[in-house]
Amino acid sequence: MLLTIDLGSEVPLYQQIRDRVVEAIAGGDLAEGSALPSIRQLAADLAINFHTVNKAYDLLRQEGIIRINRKSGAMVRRDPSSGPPQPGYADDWQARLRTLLAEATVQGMTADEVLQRCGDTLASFHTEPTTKEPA
Amino acid sequence: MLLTIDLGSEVPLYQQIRDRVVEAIAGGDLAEGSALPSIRQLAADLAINFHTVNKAYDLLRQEGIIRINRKSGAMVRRDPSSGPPQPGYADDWQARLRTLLAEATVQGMTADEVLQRCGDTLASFHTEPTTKEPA
DNA sequence: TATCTGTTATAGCTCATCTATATCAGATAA
DNA sequence: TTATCTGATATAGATGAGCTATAACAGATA
Repeated sequence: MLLTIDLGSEVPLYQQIRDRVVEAIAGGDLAEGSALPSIRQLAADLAINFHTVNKAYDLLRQEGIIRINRKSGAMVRRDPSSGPPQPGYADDWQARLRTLLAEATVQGMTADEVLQRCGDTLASFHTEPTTKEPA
Repeated sequence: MLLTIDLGSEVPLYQQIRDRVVEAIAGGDLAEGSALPSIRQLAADLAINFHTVNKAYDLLRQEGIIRINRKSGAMVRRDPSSGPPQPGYADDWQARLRTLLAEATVQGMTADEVLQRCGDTLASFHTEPTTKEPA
């Protein structure tokens, strides 16, 4: 299964799909230029309505992360960062980061510990696709 | 104004209040043990219904971040991390961190840049309350 | 012709969010 | 006592988000 969602989560299904795709791209499991499952196919695999998948794909398209072609389906954009940078995106992302880090701090996590987790997470993105280990 | 919200945001008002309080605590603007505005007072200041503020405070209470006393109102918990750690909280937080960092990575931010922002943000929490600069 | 793709429209259901009103108990101060 | 503050709770209604269901269309492909 390319993608797993949690029907019981408070996070909307289309948001979960979007998040999983973003993580798969960052982690190298979805290479740039590779094709995503068709809307109907993924909806069938996940046993949800295809409109929900369509909304997730449309969101990814708006974010400049994937391209959607009427005939060939959806594919990971080759260089998302080369697209038009959303105005105010960096500020928005920074604000969300601040909220998340503040939460960890209040819950008693030390700055070192938080930074360690950030580093570990980022390092996990540098791995090659799970097809083969780098020799 | 202790707290600012954005009526036009997609983020629910009660969530915004919760986030701003968490950030204020992490940043030292709300010291441990200090009192929060009363539900009705804050609602009046923000020009919203007091039920919305009540929901935000209740959420903060459930997270172990504040204490609410029927007579003395709400106050910042002295040591939130000493409370009962929510089962699975660390995993949940880690998952949200992973999503956020993956997003930045996909949008073209380098790992160094992301880590730099994390460090800067965490460092900003170490400042004293904005009353006075450290001599 | 048949089947796949994305796209669009409409409708309905459920639930979250927010507001509005009202009431209650308890503490505090004039 | 009277008035005013506090949080807590119940009910109701409006609005919109999220998800599903059904249908139809255009274009590509086999």
